[in-house]
Amino acid sequence: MNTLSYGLLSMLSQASFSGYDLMLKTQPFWPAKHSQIYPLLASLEREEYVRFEHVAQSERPDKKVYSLTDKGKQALREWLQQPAADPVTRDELMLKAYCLSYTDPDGASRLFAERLEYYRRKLRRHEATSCRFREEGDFPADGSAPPFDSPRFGSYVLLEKALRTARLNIEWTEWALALIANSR
Amino acid sequence: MNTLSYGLLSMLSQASFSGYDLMLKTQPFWPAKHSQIYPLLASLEREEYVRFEHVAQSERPDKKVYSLTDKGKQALREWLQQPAADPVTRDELMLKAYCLSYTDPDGASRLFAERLEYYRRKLRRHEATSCRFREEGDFPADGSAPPFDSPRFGSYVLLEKALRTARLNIEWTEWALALIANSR
DNA sequence: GCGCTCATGTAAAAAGTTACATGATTTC
DNA sequence: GAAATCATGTAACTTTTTACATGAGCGC
Repeated sequence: MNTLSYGLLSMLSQASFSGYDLMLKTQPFWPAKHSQIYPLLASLEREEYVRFEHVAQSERPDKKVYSLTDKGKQALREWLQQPAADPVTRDELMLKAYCLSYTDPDGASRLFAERLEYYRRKLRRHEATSCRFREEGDFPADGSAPPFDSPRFGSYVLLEKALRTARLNIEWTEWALALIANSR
Repeated sequence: MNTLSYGLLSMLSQASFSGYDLMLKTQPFWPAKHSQIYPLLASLEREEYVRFEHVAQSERPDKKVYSLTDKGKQALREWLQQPAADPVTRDELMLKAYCLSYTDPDGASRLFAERLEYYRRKLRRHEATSCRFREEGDFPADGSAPPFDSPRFGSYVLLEKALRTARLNIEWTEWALALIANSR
């Protein structure tokens, strides 16, 4: 049982999902490719943390929809008692920043401008998710937080973090681009 | 040549460092253990991207101090022309948030309070680094940015990001703790 | 005395990515 | 006609972590 395995169980605590759904859902905080998730789900099923149902679809390939077993729910409760490991970030742009003086202001601007677009795309996606949650009744329509004991409380808190982080990253990148432009 | 290898070259563009120094320096944006860095440095040396000098120390073990070769500098310039890969963050606490309703407000508070301490320690460390840079003349004493063509420009921009991010994370965690406390 | 920092390395295991494999439907 | 999305899986490879290995000096 590694962190990603627990992460899959954690997402299944909200609703049932296919492996493909889980692959999409893990991206923001624990990115994983489908080739890592499918074997993990198979082993979680063998160990009886999850079970699945075959769901036949017309116009789409059939899928396996996974849900938590009682053993899976118990494993989640025990995992929550343990302190969370420190977060890890790996960012190539930050490594490039250490040798930024090896390029010129134009080259540096290009790097940061690409990153700015990435952060803006992220913000737009998070804002769309936020709207969708409110429209679908997962979050209260007035913008307030769902109650703590609702299964959506965690999503609300996470989405708020994602929104704040995306906005900060946009501001920081714009600030850095202005500094670079001033030197031209 | 993988990303970490370029990252090591990038850090060596600022000054000469031992493998141990580089291991410490990579932590904020590309964490790596010494067991990953030492073999990488050996192969960078074999391929003539870096060279090293044995430095004997009294009261400390001897060390190998690495510096860039011309080939290493050229590799950095070419790497800077390529766009930077998207950043990756993996955070166990965010995975735990998805099943937060499997614990009680006390359990949730404990998780977030531990994380708050982590973010506060980070902020204190970044603030200390900022002071140190100003005292040692790497950054202007008045708090302004070093010029773009100075080798410290990148460090200044990175440190600013680290400071802003740490402050945002502290605010978000305090906000989440208040939400949890309200439900008690 | 015990654990921490500095300092370097190797070996084995785990985690994660890329490539191989298939196939229908939809959108440009 | 080409590319993207949905959908699942395996094999090979790379990257990263953990464990093994050594050793001096420092602070509590």
